[in-house]
Amino acid sequence: MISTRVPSDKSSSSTLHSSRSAERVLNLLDTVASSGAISLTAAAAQADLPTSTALRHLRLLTNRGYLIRDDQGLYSVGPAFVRMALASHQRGPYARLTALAQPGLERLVEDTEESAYLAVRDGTEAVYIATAESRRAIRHVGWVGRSVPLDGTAVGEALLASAETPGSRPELHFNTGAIEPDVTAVVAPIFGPSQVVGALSLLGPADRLANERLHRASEAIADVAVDISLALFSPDRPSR
Amino acid sequence: MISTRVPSDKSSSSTLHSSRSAERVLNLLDTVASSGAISLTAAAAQADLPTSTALRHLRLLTNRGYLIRDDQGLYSVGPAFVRMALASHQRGPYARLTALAQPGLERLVEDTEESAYLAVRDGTEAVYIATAESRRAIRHVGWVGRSVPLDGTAVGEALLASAETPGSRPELHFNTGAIEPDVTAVVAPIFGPSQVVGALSLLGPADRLANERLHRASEAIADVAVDISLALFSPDRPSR
DNA sequence: ACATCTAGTTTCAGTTATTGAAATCATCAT
DNA sequence: ATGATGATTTCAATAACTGAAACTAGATGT
Repeated sequence: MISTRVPSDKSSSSTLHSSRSAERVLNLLDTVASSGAISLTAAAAQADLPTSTALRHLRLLTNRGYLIRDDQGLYSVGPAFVRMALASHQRGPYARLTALAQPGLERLVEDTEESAYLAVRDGTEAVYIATAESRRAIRHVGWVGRSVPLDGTAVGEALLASAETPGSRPELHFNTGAIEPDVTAVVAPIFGPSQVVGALSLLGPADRLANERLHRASEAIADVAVDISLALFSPDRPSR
Repeated sequence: MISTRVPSDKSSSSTLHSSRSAERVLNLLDTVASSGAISLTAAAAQADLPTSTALRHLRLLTNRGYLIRDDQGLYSVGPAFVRMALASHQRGPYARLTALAQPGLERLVEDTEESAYLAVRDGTEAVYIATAESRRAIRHVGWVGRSVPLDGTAVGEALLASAETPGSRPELHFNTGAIEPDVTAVVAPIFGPSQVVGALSLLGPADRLANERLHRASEAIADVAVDISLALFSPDRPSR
């Protein structure tokens, strides 16, 4: 099950030694994966490493197939990383949460005609990991894989909320313009056994997500969040 | 563009130092990602590390959000890894190849009524990275993310083939029972600018993928491979 | 042709970071 | 209580790693 503790700081006494080399290679992997394609010098700068050190680590990543380097010298994700990435979408608690949430996301779109996202906590940020898109011509698109700060966002508030009894109605969080102007967010936390494990976020144009439609969307999103929360306790319970 | 060189061996003179620590943390990440959920002892055994060393690296991965550890002590992929994984599906040459190939995969299913896969080379293995599934009741399912040896498989042969002129008809590779009994594979290499960048694999029951249907499938898969190959050179060329 | 700049690559002396065997702790089963 | 197993901590020893500097390669400008 998903349990996100606040990451311990660098001086954690339970990790006496810093694993510096290991940390650096992960930084580089993350830098390349997040950037799409990047040069040695740029990757080294982003990871705050001397180029010779970065080159050594990038060499390892390339030799192992986690990255590839093209004729122009740019690094990108390689087949071994793609393989790992696929595995993470098929196995593990986030894959299960996503699979559980997907029908609910789609139901939200049916009920509200706005785009719905599943978000989880990643350190000091929220990251959107799944979506069902509205079918309207003007719709919210493209935030899967995107991270936003926990601070000052409705989705951040929801992810930082305390967990309630499974099945209980979640307290909703609202915001307009925190991330993009004129976008309204209606967010419901998803309760796990001991903490909030994710959040459902409904995103749409502020002029549409208001008044009666906002009220109806709030009802719908709370319902879906309760269903997912209950399904986390009884995987065989059918969705409502 | 995708360029998979044969990985250099451990004693590569251009990487004088082995980056042992970095390599080990990647091994552990891969082990956990591939297994779904795994204990410290099992992960250490699979990565061939003493438990104290493995624990230190797994601590780093957990602190950074790449892994999480549940109440039972099992490690699984964490939100930061999910975020990276999503990025790799949205950016980079493999994401582009997948996006280019997906309509073709679906067309293959329409034309042949069998399941179609896109495979790429990962070191000494082939990994299936995308699919379109047959809609028949008896169909091939579930190989996305799976790796098979290059040796002795039709998909391996195709991936090891020499690249021809883009637009030229690829030589097809056939096999039955190499990976699973009674499963026939028809595979076409996809040519990139200087080498094979992937392979289309049509998989179905051997008794169905035979004779006239096999012949028709062969025509279809070659057509799609040519289309993808050409599209890699002219991204704006419309699919046929 | 030559000079300059920038990205990339190699070298190796110095020492930091990393290691893992062993001790200890925690939990569970009998 | 005892024993087994997985997990965690400890710390002396040194292997592994580092990055500044030198070098290479390619592109650009004069």
